Amino acid sequence: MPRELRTAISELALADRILPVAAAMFRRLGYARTSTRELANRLGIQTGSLYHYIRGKEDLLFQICSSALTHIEEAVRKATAGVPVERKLEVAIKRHLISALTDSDSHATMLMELRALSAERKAAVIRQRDQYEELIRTIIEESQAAGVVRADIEAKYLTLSLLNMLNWSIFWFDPDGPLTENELATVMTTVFLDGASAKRRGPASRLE
Amino acid sequence: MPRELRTAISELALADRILPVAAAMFRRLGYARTSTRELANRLGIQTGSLYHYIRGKEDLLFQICSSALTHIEEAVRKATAGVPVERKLEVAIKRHLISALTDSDSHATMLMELRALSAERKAAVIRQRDQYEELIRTIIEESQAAGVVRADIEAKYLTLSLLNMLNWSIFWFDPDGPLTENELATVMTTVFLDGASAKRRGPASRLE
DNA sequence: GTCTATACTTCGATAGAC
DNA sequence: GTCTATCGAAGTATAGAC
Repeated sequence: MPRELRTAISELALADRILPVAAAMFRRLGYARTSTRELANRLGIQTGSLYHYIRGKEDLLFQICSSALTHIEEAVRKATAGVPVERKLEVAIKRHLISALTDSDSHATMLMELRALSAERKAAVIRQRDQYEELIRTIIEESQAAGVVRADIEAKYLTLSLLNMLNWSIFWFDPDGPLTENELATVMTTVFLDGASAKRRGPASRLE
Repeated sequence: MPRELRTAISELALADRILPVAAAMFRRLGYARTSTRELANRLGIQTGSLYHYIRGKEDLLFQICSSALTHIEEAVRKATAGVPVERKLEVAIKRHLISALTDSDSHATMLMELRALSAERKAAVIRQRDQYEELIRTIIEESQAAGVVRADIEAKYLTLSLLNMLNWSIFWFDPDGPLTENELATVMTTVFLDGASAKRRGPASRLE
């Protein structure tokens, strides 16, 4: 989470601080090792008071996972609506990365702590995740049909390879580092679409 | 872990079953939620007996993380030694994927549960991980110097993008699914080197 | 080398006063 | 809406018999 957002949390009402603070702790320590005592402590209240806002610790995890997926799906869907097929995938990649890196505590938690949910809630989050994957896969299939993306690899594996590359970057991207989110998005768009090979490069590089 | 290996574990001596069984549980439940009681149960012994073999639960996590990295580094180093620079990166990608997918419980644990280690042991594993990353980055830098890999993106980011793509596949690759480890390695080599774009494809596709 | 028994800690959640 | 106090469950690890 960027610094401006981080400090802003301390000015929110208690009820609105719970989820982001929990997400930051889940990301850092993991769900299982994050105690409600320590969470309450960071919120400046006692453990008992926390249960005025939530029914159980698992509620927090579920809401974090679910809203992370809701937000990224909505962001990518809106950003790509009406975009011509030649540029749709690029736009989706950039929007995905921006969304995941901006809301990185929630996304990291969703990616790493999903298994801590109860069976039913885990299934619900996995359905959401599959639905988002389908959005990306559909964009790739449209791109293949339009001749923009290679068709000799199944859309399923192109989608998974792409999401691998994008999602894992949450765990090493440094918002205060040398690359902005936009620049990383450009790098990954270039790698995914044009490849790392030096051969057969066209004249219009994405990097210039 | 492939089925042949899975069944073979039950025929090992107790001392040799502890780490693989622990790795499978850590992967499935996470380190924090894996109890020594249940681990002992799966090994067919009592909790107390486990402490004849280990000094503490954390020992298991450390050994799993450390040996996963030792093995993959050795495998990639050996496989790429003496290979001409034009093919070195391809060989490294394939060997990395085969190693990670074969030893997937350990690798998944290393990737997801590292933060559960004590500060000193975590630092030691991170050093090992950085060293392995450096091996891959060096191969990419050599490839750039030889004109095989594009030089307009820093080797650092090419390395991270590649490792993102390769590592995360542990979490969805199905050894009993339609693709073999080798086929997935071919797909990812192609995506990473040639890109997903349909434009400017050369005549010698890796997929034929 | 494996067992039983248990000491000690920490946790999630609740009860009930204010 | 926040507090204090505490219950009951579960965990890691150890002690000591066999």
